[in-house]
Amino acid sequence: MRASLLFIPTLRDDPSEAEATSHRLLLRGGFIRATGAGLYTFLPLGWRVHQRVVQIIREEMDAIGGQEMLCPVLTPAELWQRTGRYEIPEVFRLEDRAGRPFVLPMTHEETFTFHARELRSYRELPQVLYHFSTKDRDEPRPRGGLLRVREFIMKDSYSFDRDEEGLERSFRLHERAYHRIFERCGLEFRAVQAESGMMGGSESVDFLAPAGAGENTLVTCGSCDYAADLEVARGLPAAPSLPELLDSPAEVETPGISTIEALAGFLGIDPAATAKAMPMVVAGSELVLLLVRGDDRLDEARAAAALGADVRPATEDEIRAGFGAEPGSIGPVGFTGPIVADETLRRGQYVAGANRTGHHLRGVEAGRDYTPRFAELREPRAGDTCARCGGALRFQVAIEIGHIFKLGTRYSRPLEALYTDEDGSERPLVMGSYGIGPGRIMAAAVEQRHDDAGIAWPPALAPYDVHVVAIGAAGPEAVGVAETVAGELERAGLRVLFDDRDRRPGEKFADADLIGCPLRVTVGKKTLEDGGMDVLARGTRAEERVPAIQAAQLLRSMLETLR
RNA sequence: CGGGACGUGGCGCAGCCUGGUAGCGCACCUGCUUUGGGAGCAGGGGGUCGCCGGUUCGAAUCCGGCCGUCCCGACCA
Repeated sequence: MRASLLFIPTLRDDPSEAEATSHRLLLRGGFIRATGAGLYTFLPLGWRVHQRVVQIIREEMDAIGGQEMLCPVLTPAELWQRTGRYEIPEVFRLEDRAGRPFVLPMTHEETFTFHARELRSYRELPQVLYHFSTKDRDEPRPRGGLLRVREFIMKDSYSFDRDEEGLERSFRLHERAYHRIFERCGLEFRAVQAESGMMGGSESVDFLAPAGAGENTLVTCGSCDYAADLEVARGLPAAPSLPELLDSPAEVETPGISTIEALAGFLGIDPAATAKAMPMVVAGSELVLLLVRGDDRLDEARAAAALGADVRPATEDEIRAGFGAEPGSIGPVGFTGPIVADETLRRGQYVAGANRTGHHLRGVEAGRDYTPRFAELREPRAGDTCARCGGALRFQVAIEIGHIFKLGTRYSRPLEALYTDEDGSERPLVMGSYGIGPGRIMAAAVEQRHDDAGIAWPPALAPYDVHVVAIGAAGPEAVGVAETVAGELERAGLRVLFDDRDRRPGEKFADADLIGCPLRVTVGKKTLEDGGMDVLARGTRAEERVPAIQAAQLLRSMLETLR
């Protein structure tokens, strides 16, 4: 395709709104443009990449027996009211002119389950149905370009089985298909156990791609194959250096000291030898004391899980009323409400607030001086070791590029998607749901494959295989030769972007670097002399002079080796 | 939703504090010269200064409200 005829609006400067690398480069390369917060148009180049991702996904879905179809975006609210998802804050709701409520879905469980009601017999199972369709989410905060958006295209598939065993098979089929998809896309990624979030269901596997920007944290072990999302990761904290044991807590005066850092500094001890008191309010009224080690951070999600209810930090007034001391001096000893302590505090003695303003207690021991319930409350962090093998844990920012769920009968029951089993009994379909965002795959690819000059697309995703640059100054002959070369490559089945624009070489090279096609072919004065062309591999920046004869074959084999 | 920042030609920004009728670089158009890594010269076009209201003889500039965008957090397949 001739660049002179294409809409490829590259930018010389970084747009000020873009922070994340993928956001910056996709904007600059003319792949995407924003129309509003979290709303992106895919320009021709970006759409080509998106389509390539889509095609890879399609092939792998079809390979496991998936059947592509298409559901509407506009969805009667009734379906969502039946499953209870109508109340989720992120759901976009709207009405038609008659006031009938509709939903713009974030996923299509309800709609697919609605159709699955036509599956009446165990003989028709299992089934895997999928589509590529627009999802909308009223995100509280879109961010990072394609990383978190309010509208995007997702491949979501749904499996329908007789029972848990069938679901397990469908689930593993998807898991393997997802591995193949991400491998084909040239991404570095890990599959990890994860939270199920608003989807509900029992088991879920998250696919995380380490990147320079992202909203998840991938925790991996340097010694074994342990990998998890930070939200559910387990880490063993380094042991603190604890002071001598005391027979009973001893009060020390700590005037004006209200932070762990100050306390540790004042007493000359390891912050890890203190217990941090986090007063929280559960279910709107009950005051609960959560305790973590002084150097740890409370993970509110884990706290909520441990308490079985949402929590919020107590206000200063609530703290004074409940503990009889100022925040900063409170602790477990003498507190009459429920106490939940992190597992790290099970053994040993720690310094804790005395519930008397300006005082702390040394040698506070769980079980002896107060009676807590123990739970995992701390957030794993750098320095932790692997709970499985003791190896060092690594923490990487990552993008969630796919997520698969075992839903069970979460949707089939309320929507009455029932089938008749062999014994004549009616049972709800056992379901799984499986999502992939092609836009996030694009973002992850750019995050993982770029340099200062621009994108270096994995060959499987590049908008074109070869970017042919004609050096116009070399005269009409060079442009003619370049055109011939481009034509031959195209006839040989390669995707070719032919830069025939009347621009200076520097601009053309800069654009080629930005756009990031795997191979660049330059035809100019130098190459005219020996009838060859210069071929540059975008990823490695290695350039070589190649004879024009059989160029197509040569480039093709180069592409193969690049993958 | 809490905290912070920003909104001035297509892009990046200055001007605002200390009111006086809008400027720079890049991009764009025309011509000439140039051309293997974002050229030079000459000429030219393009801006309701986010919106509404207020103060003032006069507002991009001061005041109030609103809207939008980005970043951190909360939240989140």
